[in-house]
Formats: sequence, C-alpha cells, structure tokens
Amino acid sequence: MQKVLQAVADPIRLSLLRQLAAKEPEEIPCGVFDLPVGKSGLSHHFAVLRMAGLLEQRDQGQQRLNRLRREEVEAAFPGLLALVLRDDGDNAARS
Amino acid sequence: MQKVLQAVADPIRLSLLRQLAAKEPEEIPCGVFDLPVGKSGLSHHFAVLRMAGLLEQRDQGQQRLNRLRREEVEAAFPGLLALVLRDDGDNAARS
DNA sequence: GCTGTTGTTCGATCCACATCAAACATAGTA
DNA sequence: TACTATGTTTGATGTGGATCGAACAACAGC
Repeated sequence: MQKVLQAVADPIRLSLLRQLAAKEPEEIPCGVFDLPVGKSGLSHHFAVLRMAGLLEQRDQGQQRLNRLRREEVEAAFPGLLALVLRDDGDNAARS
Repeated sequence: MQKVLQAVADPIRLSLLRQLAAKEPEEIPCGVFDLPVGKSGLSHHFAVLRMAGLLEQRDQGQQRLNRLRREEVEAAFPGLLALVLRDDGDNAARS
C-alpha cells in the first residue's frame, strides 16, 4: 500500500500510467513514452511501478512490452486506478 | 492531485490521517497523536496535510484542533479516503 | 562475425524533504 | 507579573531518490 502510494505520487510515473491506460489494451514498449527523462531514468521508474505491482513487463524480441495490471490492482486497491487515472482538470482548473 | 498523492504517500502522515479518522467526528489536538516524530516535525506534517486540503485546523484556547475534511476530500477525490484509510492488512498479510 | 536498437545496471551528482533542536509566539494559570 | 503548555518557525543536518552518462547485455538484421 505504502509502496503503491509512493509509486503513484511521482508525476513522471503518474504520466506513465496514464499513457499506458490511454492505449489499453495495447502493450507499449518502454521507448515510446513521451517523458522528460533519459532512458536510464525511465527504466528506474518502470522498476518502481513493477515492484509496486502496477504493471507487468514482457519481453518480445528486442523490446519489452508493458501492460497495466488493471484487474490485479483493482482487486488489491479498489478505486485506485479510477482515481489516479482521472483526467484531472485539477491542473488547469482552480484558476 | 499530485499534492494529495504526495501527502498521503508519507507513512507518518498516513498514520496521522488514520488516527484522525478513527476518532471521528472528534477533533484532535496535535499533541495527542502517537507518532515517532518531535513536535516540530509533527507541525510540518500537519502543514502538508492542510495544504493538500485533507484536514482543517481550528484554534481553541492553547490547543489547535484538527478535523478531517471528509466531505470536501470525497468531493474532490472520490474514493481516496476509503482507499487510504482502509485497515490495510496489507502489512501483516501477504505472508 | 559486425552493427544498430532496446533496455538495464552502475557510479556519481543533486535536490527535495524529513528530522531535530532551539528560539519564539500565544493562551491559560498561579 | 511569572510560569507552563501547546504549536510554529527557523536553521542545520542527513538521507532517500530522481537524474544523468557511460558501460553493459540481449536481440535482430546485415
């Protein structure tokens, strides 16, 4: 739980989850994410999300495909995904 | 949103919220929380939770009473409180 | 074999933040 | 007034973790 909260508390990782959810159920290789970090940093964030049980990786050829573990997460933390994947509006609003 | 997630991602603050929720609707002065931090650290954590909109403070005499902003939080982030205030079992379980 | 692509790992750096101790502020009480 | 209790603020310290670059590993195609 603590681990999951810390995982989603990072803006990079949150964006990562959202991009992943947006293309669901497609599995996305690490390289195609649009994020302001180098590939080593990206690899780190993927590891954190994986450890937290939020996503799963699967090797296919030279690339590693990522899948959001939606069902498992929903079972362990009901409502979490619905909450954090929300298209905020919280950034622009509140003006 | 980001601010709220970072707020609840800290174990001290999470415990603080849970202790507050456990005694609801009673308002709790800062000093009675059972946490492994000094009073200055505690004051810091209260400030973070306040900035995140999770609780409210009210002066009464020499003490400052804390109230969980349950309704407001539920309106802004539906399901969040139900999720993070859950009595985990996630610590002991998974054995 | 060699080269390019994808991702991980390692080492170093940097910074936000959690923490503490001490000083301060305010309210109550003697 | 002085003293105590409750919190806040400030300044300093330590540390986890986010980041980068370079080296490395595995795979595909030449």
